[in-house]
Amino acid sequence: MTAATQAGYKTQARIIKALAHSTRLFIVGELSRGERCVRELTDRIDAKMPTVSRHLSVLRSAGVLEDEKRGLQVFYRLRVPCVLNFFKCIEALQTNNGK
Amino acid sequence: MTAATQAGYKTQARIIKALAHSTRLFIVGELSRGERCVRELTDRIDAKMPTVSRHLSVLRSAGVLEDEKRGLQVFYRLRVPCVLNFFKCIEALQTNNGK
DNA sequence: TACCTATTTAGCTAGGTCGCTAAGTGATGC
DNA sequence: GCATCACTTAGCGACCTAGCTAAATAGGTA
Repeated sequence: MTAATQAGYKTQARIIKALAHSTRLFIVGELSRGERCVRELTDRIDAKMPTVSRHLSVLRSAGVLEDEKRGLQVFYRLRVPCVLNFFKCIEALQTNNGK
Repeated sequence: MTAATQAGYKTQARIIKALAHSTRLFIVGELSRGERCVRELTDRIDAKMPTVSRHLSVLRSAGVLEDEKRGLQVFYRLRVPCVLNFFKCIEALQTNNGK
């Protein structure tokens, strides 16, 4: 494995890692139905707002989400809808798993 | 979020987490070209065999790989080729990222 | 100005992950 | 049996992550 190849895999891994958390998957699912502000997401998630805010910043810095401040609120939305296709394969894995 | 929904996301997260490492992405890429034994993979990766073996067991227990022992060697192969589609979207993310 | 609301950042602890070396397992050969 | 080869498991230290509370920031209102 060359250094350049390895660097490429590290960048990919960072993006995938951003998706590798149940709360962040929930957020992505929620935003697939339209933009939401932090408060709206927090209301639907069993965690405090600072925790949700941090999850959002992980997804944003990975390039999965983008944010827009309007007045007091910050709205988040999916930047790359294709991440959703992604889940179909994961579901296939789930159902095919013996255990 | 209901308890059942949350459990579903946790299962998904566990599978995605298995892919969220540069070495494991490399392994998946390598196995997309055919089965390999642990030694062959170790030769192509900058890590010791026990480390590679552990990465393989993470992918196997997530259902991404399956293994088969033949003589002294253990061969691994992709169990769900669709994980590869997955990477196209990740690449789109990479190239679209400002930084 | 002061105050309130929405969100982020800082600082902490608990728990998880990654790599290593050393030891264990299991099949093959002498 | 004993040695060897391919691999896995155990145990350790260094590092990272996820949640919390408390404090900081920034916009809106009076």
